[in-house]
Amino acid sequence: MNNSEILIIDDEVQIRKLLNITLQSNDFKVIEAASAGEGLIMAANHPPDLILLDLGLPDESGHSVLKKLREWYAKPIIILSVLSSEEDIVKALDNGANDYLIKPFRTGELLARIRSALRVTSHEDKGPLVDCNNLQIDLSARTVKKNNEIIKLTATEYTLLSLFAKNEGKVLTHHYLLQQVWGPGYIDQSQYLRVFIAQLRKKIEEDPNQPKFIITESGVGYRFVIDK
Amino acid sequence: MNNSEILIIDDEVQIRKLLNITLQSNDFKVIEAASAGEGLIMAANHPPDLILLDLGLPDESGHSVLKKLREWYAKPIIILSVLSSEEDIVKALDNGANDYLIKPFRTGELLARIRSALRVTSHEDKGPLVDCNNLQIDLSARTVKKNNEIIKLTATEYTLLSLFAKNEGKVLTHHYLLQQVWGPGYIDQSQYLRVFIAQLRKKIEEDPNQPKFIITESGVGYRFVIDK
DNA sequence: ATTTCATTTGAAAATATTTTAAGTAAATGA
DNA sequence: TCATTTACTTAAAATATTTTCAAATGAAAT
Repeated sequence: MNNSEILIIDDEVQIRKLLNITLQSNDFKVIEAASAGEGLIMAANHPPDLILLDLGLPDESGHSVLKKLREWYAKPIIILSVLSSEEDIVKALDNGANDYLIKPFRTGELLARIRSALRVTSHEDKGPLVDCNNLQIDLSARTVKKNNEIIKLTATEYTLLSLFAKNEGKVLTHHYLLQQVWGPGYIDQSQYLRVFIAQLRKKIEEDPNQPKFIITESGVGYRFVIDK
Repeated sequence: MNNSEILIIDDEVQIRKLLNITLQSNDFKVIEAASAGEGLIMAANHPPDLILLDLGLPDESGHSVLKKLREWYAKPIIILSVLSSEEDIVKALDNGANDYLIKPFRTGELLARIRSALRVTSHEDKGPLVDCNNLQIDLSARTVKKNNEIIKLTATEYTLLSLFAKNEGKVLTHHYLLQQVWGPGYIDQSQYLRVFIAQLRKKIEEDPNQPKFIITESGVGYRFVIDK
């Protein structure tokens, strides 16, 4: 099973069709955007697990789209482009692209490069078994245990908690959390955050009224601590 | 500055020479191996930050070397090969290669792909900029500790203290502090400053009546000192 | 079509922070 | 030294933020 979601940003219908069929038949979920503007909005409202970006878009340069995405988007971006000059390749890679394929590309190779990119970035999550204190978060198994009982967390709750676990001790601002969990289109929806923090505390804290793990930093954000 | 160490595993002397010069002039440290056996040993004895691996080695198939490396080596491996078949590329990527360049390659592109691979795998933990004297201010985590206990500071208190920390030893005028913390509309509200300085002292000073960290410069402003 | 579960939205109650004000202490300059 | 200015402390009033609860919406699964 795969389930990773891939956003295609490309103005050519035929390419999108081809990619869509190829990817779907390999168990990826696919969403499509036909322009830079559309792509940026879709990425912001529903961040995918990987982005395939064409450099030759009608409304805005692909390099510029790449830069805008990289201001907040940390997952893989693979460039697909007819441009084959070394200059374009180097520029794209240095602007944060993870890979660069020249059109026309071989679909088998594209799939392998997608698998590789997803493997590498998820590999980073695999801090084996990260936290302890009658609370165990296993980022590689995607499980959370309290007193050795597995706790059921929804997708959003887990994303939020894993962000905290990866940044133990640091204050994470509302802005940052909303951007990473919901996407940059939601940076002023602090209410979402409050509701989900409350749910998380209900599930992982001994006494949700006296939280020991998720500490409120009023006016700023939240901080995750594990006292050792 | 760079300092990353790269291991080249390739049997062709000319390629190794070329790579060596290119990489060294880009501030990489380079080590070379001319065969699979040699490469595996060197990698094991002194694990580099990245490996450039040729698939066409005399003593052992590159694919096999790749598999052996991946049993324990987690950092980037980039394949350099004359083999351009999709089969080889897919196989290498699925065996754990991070990237695959077909020889002859463009050096600029190789360098960019090396930078990209290193960027992705290195999760840069910012060195926490700290001040010491049983008082620790971690600007990247946004936390302040006194005697190793985290002190709760409000947003305004923290902004003020971090301003002091960033300007240790300098006298900061009322005017400047008010402008930086509250904004230019508040430059004559020195009362705010007095209240918040008092609160800060209560929280961080051993004896708030004999402040050691935040020193009053009467008529001018305040100065933050840490005696080492 | 129905049920279930997660997410979103809204609004009152509880907390925390900032501002204001008033009394006291300390520093400065003639 | 005294008069004056500047600084400190404290606590209440005013604001702002966070928590909590619950209902509405939406999406997926049967």
